[in-house]
Amino acid sequence: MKASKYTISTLKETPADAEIASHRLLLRAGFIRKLASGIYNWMPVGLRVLQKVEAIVREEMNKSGAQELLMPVVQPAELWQESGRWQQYDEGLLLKFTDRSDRDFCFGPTHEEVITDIARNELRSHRQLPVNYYQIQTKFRDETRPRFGLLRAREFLMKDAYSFHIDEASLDETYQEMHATYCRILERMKLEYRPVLADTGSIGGKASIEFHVLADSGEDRIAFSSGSDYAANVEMAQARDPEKSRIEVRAMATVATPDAHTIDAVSQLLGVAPTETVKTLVVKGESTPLVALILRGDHQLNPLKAEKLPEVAAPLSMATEAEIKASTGTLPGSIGPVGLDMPILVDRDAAVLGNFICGANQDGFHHTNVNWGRDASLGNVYDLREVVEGDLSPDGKGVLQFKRGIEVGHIFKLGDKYSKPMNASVLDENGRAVTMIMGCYGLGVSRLVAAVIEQYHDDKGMVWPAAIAPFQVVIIPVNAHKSPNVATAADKLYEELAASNIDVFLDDRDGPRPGAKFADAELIGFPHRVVVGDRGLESGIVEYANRGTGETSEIPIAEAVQFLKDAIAKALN
RNA sequence: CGGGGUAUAGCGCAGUCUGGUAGCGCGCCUGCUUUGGGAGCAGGAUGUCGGGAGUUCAAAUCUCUCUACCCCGACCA
Repeated sequence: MKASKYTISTLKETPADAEIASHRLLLRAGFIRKLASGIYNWMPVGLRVLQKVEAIVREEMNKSGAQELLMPVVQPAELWQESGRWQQYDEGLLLKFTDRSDRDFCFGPTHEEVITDIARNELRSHRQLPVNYYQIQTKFRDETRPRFGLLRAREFLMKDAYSFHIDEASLDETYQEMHATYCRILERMKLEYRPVLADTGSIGGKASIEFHVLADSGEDRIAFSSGSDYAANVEMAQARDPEKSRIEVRAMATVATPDAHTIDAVSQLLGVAPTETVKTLVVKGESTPLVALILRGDHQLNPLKAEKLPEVAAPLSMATEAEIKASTGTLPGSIGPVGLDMPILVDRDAAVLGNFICGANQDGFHHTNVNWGRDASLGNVYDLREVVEGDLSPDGKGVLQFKRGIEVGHIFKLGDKYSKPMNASVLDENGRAVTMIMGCYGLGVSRLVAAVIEQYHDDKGMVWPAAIAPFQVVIIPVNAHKSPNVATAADKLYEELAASNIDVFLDDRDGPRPGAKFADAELIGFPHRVVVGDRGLESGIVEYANRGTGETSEIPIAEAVQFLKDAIAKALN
């Protein structure tokens, strides 16, 4: 490609609303342009990268045995009503509209409904299973707050795959295969990533693993063990089940704690560490009565964990002051498990405490030396709390540390969540209809482009890994006006590289001076740069520079093609 | 959806308080000079000052209203 016939629309100044590196650089380098909030145009250079990512994803998916198909962006409401998600997403990310006959439609935020419809129509026999269908398709999710450019866009490109199985064992196999496929894709893009245990969210289902690209700008926090491969989204992460220590049980007492309504205030007043206290949170589920959640004083409740308990129906909310007063006779800040008249759910770490301090269910008083069993019945013990850095890993190997990550992929075992309500079944070997079980596997293709930039950039611009660079080589002729040989030599090199099927870009623009071309080349992030100038040409050499390592060297022009072929091949490994 | 903010040339911004000829830098176009790290000089083009309504002799500026966009939070694959 020649710059004189190509739209290079780099910006010297950063658009005001770009906050993170990938967004800033994508705009500055002219890869994308915003059309509306969370909606972007892909400009020619940017599209090249997107398509390279797409190609890698497609290649690895095909290798895994998945079949590519393509489903529509626009989907009829009926399917969503069948699965129940038309109502569930009423105020959410589903963008709905009607056609000229007033029929309801939506833009697909995901395609479980459509693929299940395909499967129930096309798949008849267990002999056809397992199958794994995938597509690379535009999705639209009407995010409440799109931000960070491609990282959280409303319209984005996604690879989504859906597998159908006769039994759990078969699902396991494909699930593992997808796990391995995602690892290969991310490795080919040279990304530092981690598969982490995750919540299944609104897609629903059983097991799920998220693939996170590590980056400080990531919106998710992941916890991982310093001594094993345990890694989980912080919202899901567990610490090791604590062991009960043997202590000498002391006599319970009641102490006045006027005006001390927080753990900090109480522990300061009594001169103890927050770890020797417990806090009592009164919560209610959507349709369940009040329950008390007991945590160690220094721990925070993880509402996602609490919502999954049989005693609490999601969504969970804190009881109001009035409700607490009516039920316990006291106010938040003085509640405790001793003599409390409601179901008590105790976090594992609070359950192993002895001689602890808690509210006395009387305003301005706390109990000390409280012990489970003797003073308060223990109730059901669960893992209720948010993990913190330094917690023991659940496997006991190492401690938990946190990092930030960008979620680029997510694989789920869906079970029959969609196939059952939509009646997708096949005949088994006994001729009986059985509901198929499903897996689904998403990978954010456009988000990956941004994620790569988050990991591969410097103060001058993007630094593309070879596998997805928009072009491999940029040739910059310098002083072509002084010496016609420069243009000729640059052109010849360009033709030779192009003839060898190398993605080469010749910056033959008349206007910009060399400095501007160098700056553009670094901003766009071509892995290899060759400068052809009159000075070097006199002695038959050109200058090579590597964007990634910063190394430069002088090479005889006669050897340039071979040199570049070698350099590119080396970078692609 | 709650709170806050912004909207003036392609991009970054001033001008708004105190109403009176629409500006600056970068970019763009033409010409000359220049040419190894974002050139210099000269000339030039580009604006319904986000939309609508109102007040006024006069509105980018004051009032009302609508819209878009951004930030924090809630939510979210």
